[in-house]
Order: sequence, then C-alpha cells, then structure tokens
Amino acid sequence: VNPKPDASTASTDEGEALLATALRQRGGRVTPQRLVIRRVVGELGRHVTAEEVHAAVSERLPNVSLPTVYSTLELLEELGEVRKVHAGGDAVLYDPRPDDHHHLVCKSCGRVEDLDAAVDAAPALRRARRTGFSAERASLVVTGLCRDCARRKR
Amino acid sequence: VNPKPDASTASTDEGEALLATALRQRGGRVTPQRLVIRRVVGELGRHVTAEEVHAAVSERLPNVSLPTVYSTLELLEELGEVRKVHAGGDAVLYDPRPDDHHHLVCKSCGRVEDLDAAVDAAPALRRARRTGFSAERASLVVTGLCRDCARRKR
DNA sequence: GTCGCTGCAAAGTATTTGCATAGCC
DNA sequence: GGCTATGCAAATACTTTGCAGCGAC
Repeated sequence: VNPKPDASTASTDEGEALLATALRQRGGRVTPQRLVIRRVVGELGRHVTAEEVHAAVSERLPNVSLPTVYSTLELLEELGEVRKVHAGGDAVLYDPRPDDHHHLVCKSCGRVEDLDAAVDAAPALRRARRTGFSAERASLVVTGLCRDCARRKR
Repeated sequence: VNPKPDASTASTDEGEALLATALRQRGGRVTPQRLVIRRVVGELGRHVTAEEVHAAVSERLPNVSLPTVYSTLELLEELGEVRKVHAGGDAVLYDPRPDDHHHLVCKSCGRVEDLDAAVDAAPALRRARRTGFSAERASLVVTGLCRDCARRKR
C-alpha cells in the first residue's frame, strides 16, 4: 500500500485501460472526454475545482462542456478514482488521490492541503458499524489557519 | 470535559449571558435576533440547515430575515458556539455541539449523524503543526451508507 | 443500428451583498 | 446620538437539467 502513488502512474495508459474496463462493466461508454478528464485530474496533482479541470481539459480537447466535466467527475468518484472534498464552505474540490488520507482546511482562506499521517480510525469505524451504519471510509479534517494566514493575522 | 452536554444547558440564561459578554467584548451588539437564534439552535438539537433555523426562529420572533440568520450563524461559529458541517455535498448544516466529535455522512441520502467515539488525532495534529499549519480542531468524517440506505440498496 | 453521452442553453437554488432604517450602547 | 445590525430585495455563482445530435459498441 503506497501512501503516495506517483502521479504518472495514475495517468498512464495502464490506468486508462482500467477505467475503460470499469466503464464497460457498468454498461457505460469509453469516450475521449472521459479519458482526457481522468488523465488531466491525475496530472494536475491536487484539489482542483471543476472549473480548473474544465480549463485544463479544453486545452487538449476543445468543446468539452462544463456539465460533462461535472458528470464525469461524479462518475470517477463512484468508480473510486477521485474523491470529492468539501472545503471551508465555498468550493468543492476533487482530489486525485483515491487512497485514504487526511486534509488540512484553512478556515480563513479556504485552502485545502493534504495531510499524510496515520490515524487510527478503527475504533470509530467499529462504533459506527455497531449503530447500523455501513462505514466505507474515514478521513480526518483538520481546521485551523494555514501558514500564510496565521502570519497575516498576527 | 462532558462529551454530551445537556441541550438545556446550552440554551439557558447562563449561556445567554456568556454570549452577551462575548459580543460586547467584540464590540458587537446584543440583539434579540442573536439571542433567539442561539437559543433555537441549541434547542433544535442537531444538524440544522439555515432554513430550518429561520423557520424555528420565525415562530418566536417574526420578521427575522434569512440573511440575518446566516450572518448570525457565522458569528456563532466564530465564537465557538456552533460548528459548520459540510455534508455529502448538497447541504451545509450547523451543529449545536461545540465540543469535538465526529460525523457519519451517508453518501446516498446525505444524512449526517453524530458519532461519539474517541479518535486519537494527536499524531495528525503534531504533523500538521510541523508543516506550519495552526491546527485548531480535528474531526473525523466517516462516509458510507446509513442503516436505511444500506437496507434499500440490498 | 441502437442507446448512451455530449454539448448547448437555460433553470434552479442556496447564499451573499447594498442600502436605508431601526435600535443598541 | 453614533454606529452597528437588521430587513428587504436583488444579484451572484455554482451546479443541475432538458433536449437534440453525434458517436461508441
């Protein structure tokens, strides 16, 4: 279990083939838009807005509409290739890392950063399951001030 | 540290006096709207939308506008009396429990429930601080299917 | 050849903003 | 009495929806 998969891995033809297979299994179509969107999200790195994805995709494949970007991102999330992250309240971001990891959210500027740290969520998950909740993932959200905002406030 | 404060405590005159003091310290005004909104949030119990707060407040104090509800909730969050919770993507909810606790979010119906479980976030917080992030709070978000949705999907 | 995905445009909705007024301090 | 918060209304912006045509299978 690699905590920090290489971005290049996530956007290779290999990953593309996996997506194609997954789509076909669902009875879905393998379209250029979907392939490009997936690849772009992986290459952009981290925490992109739908708008950013749209801009980046448009450079490679013109005439891709924003609604298509939204629906494809939603699809990728269902397939587990992307995670939706709800930031401080303003933006909804998409995170290309499908592995479980945590987030730092700045309550001042809304920035979201990754936090690689081990957190033992097992007791919480057990407890959740005992209440009848089918827990799948657990991620920690740490709120506070990012380095820049902390300096500015002082 | 009481993990589950009595709701009545949170909405007594005592709490009201604390809010009044905090407001005055900030150079703010103690208005009936603010007092009623705070009280209503405490009494409603859990995870209310701004709209719900507005409806409940309106029963006691007519002509309270939705913008006032929003700004007051924001204010209460800054004062630490309420916590903003970002649910599955659709709704923004306000949680009257200011103590640190965790949430179960159903990715199907968007319901949010409290999860009382101890999670050791200390390593994550240490790590965050080492990167220059001024961490204040950490809360775990567990995603999955709530009891009802899990049953329905089967 | 069929059926799903895309693109375009338009709608829907939650939240924010501006300004005059009322009311707390 | 000064200054802040409120109320009202309108605006903003993000996201979703409907429908016709194209294209994957």
